[in-house]
Amino acid sequence: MATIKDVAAAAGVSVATVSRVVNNGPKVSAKNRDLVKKVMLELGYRPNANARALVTQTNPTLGLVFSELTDPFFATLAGGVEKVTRNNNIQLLISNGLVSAESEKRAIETLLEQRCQALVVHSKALSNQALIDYAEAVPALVLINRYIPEIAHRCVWLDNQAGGEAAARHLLSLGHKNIACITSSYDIEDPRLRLEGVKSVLSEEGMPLAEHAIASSDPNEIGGEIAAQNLLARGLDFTALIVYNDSMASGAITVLCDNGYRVPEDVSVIGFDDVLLSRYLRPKLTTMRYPIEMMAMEAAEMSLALASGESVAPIHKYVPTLVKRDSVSQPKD
Amino acid sequence: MATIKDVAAAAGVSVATVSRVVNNGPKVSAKNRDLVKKVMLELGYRPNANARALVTQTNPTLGLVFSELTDPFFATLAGGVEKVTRNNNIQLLISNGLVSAESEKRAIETLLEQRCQALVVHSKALSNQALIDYAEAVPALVLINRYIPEIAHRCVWLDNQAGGEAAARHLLSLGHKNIACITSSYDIEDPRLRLEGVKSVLSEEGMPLAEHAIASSDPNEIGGEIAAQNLLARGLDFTALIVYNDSMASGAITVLCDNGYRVPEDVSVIGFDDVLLSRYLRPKLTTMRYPIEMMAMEAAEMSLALASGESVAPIHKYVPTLVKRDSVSQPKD
DNA sequence: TTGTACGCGTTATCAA
DNA sequence: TTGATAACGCGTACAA
Repeated sequence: MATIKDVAAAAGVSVATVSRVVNNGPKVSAKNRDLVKKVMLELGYRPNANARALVTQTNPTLGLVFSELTDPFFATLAGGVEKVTRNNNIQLLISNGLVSAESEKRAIETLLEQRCQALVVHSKALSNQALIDYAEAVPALVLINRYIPEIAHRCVWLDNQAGGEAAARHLLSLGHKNIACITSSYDIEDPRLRLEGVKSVLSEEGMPLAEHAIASSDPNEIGGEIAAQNLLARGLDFTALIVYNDSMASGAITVLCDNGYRVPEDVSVIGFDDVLLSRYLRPKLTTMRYPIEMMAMEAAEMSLALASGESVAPIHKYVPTLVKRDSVSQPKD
Repeated sequence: MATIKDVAAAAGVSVATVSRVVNNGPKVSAKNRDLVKKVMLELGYRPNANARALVTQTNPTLGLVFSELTDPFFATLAGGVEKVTRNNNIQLLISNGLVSAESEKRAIETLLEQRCQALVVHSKALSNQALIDYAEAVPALVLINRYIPEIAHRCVWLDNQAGGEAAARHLLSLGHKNIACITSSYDIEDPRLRLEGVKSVLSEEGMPLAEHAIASSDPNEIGGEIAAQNLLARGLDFTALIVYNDSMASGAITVLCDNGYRVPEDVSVIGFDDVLLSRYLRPKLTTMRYPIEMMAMEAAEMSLALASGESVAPIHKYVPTLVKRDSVSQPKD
């Protein structure tokens, strides 16, 4: 591949002149500018980003670490980040953290070796302390979908507990008195907090959530089916179901319908996340909206701001909002 | 950030020794190896990938150009590519082509500037000729989801026409005689070829598809709704519907149900692509499977092989297969 | 307005 | 087994 020297030689000028043309430098004659541009085209010259990054000591690249690419969130999150990088003429580099702490660590390390100027990390597996250490070592590192008090200003997160509370309040306001829950069996914070929110509201209202009204399984459609079957098998009598996420809600609805329950006439179902899926389900799913794209954009912008030495706001908390669709109604009686 | 020189100085050895330790070089005493490793850890040293790429003249990176990140395909395709890059210890760099030829071009150019050793391109907007030119200039460039005869060996593509044919044959074999079609209004090859496949089979069987039995709209759920409404408004009498993709099929099913038609009892519906969605719909969607993840993996592997000078097979064609679920049955009478 | 020359961090070659 | 040192491609003082 042609280098700047080749272009200079072919055009009969110095590399400095070519460099000035490439970077729209100020002082170069119109004649030489045209000549150099012509030669660049002929030779198919493309500046070497690596050499450039080396000499300028900065790489116009934002690295994104994502815990699992198969997550339906990923596309939406990546899309949000990409909007920001495109507007800023920044490259987007993506590393997959899979599920393990070890590979999340490797993903971050390789991005660091690239000398990305900005870094957005969606970590599920790494410990708080490990992330705190990274945040201290890397000024432009921003965490998304995770809250660590010690580095709160570097976190863009969702108030999961408030989401759980809002879901419970919505059902209570419609008159539901028998509420069951389906949660994720994964040992991470999100399901705990969402459930905690539900529990606290129900307790406040004098109808605490019984442990046997809670079923847990994997956070996907199959898991939702299994959990719903377990609830039904317990002979539970509920008019409303709060589910950890939309995928599980989809599975739960299938099982409910298969067992002769109509949604929402017999059982109201409320999901969480508002992924694309929720609009395709029948009935359309009422759910708590997780504004992931907006959050991703903020995270990317924050990271870029930090990279250029600006300071950022201390708090970047988002609150889930209720999206009313067709899977929730008043209880029959 | 600490450089190799810093490490060398702190350890009291030469940069060459440090370099050997970093790259697991053969000839370095155990004593020095341990010492250097210790110092690297203390200083938080990370090799600079840019400098390395510069001197080795190769960047262990695969670039992926995708036409639109919001496409439900993107996550699956990216996941496939990522599996391959991870197995090969290669970085994944992603650029968004949006929809325009201009920005697809820019996306490719920036990836080329990074000196990616491999390149997988999903282009919808660029002309055949532009892609042929790129393919000639860049030996490791592979096209996915597009077929250009002149560079067939660089293309990983789906036989859309065969898919249309298979869908039509399936319905015919069940006894359907009144078949309607919903297609995409986008001016690209895929919808044309899929429809062509359907038409050719129906013609062969002596029941050519009438133009007024075809409705077109945007290739998403709303477009599916609109197209289905138009078909119904024409007072058409059909027992089966072949739809361009699963999203449109979802919209079409909604409209059919809203108008009192049962799926599949009154109208059978067959989709295309087998995206995640199709398993969540009720009834579960019968569809033509587009093995995008497998194709993405092959494209990535091909690109890597080309990058290391290996030759690849001349043909990389995939054929859609029928996935029988619950949205298709025999006609009533 | 143009050109020369140095340095960015690393690998690799050659001597020691 | 080690260490000097010359590239790699580019940007940029500094000199002309």
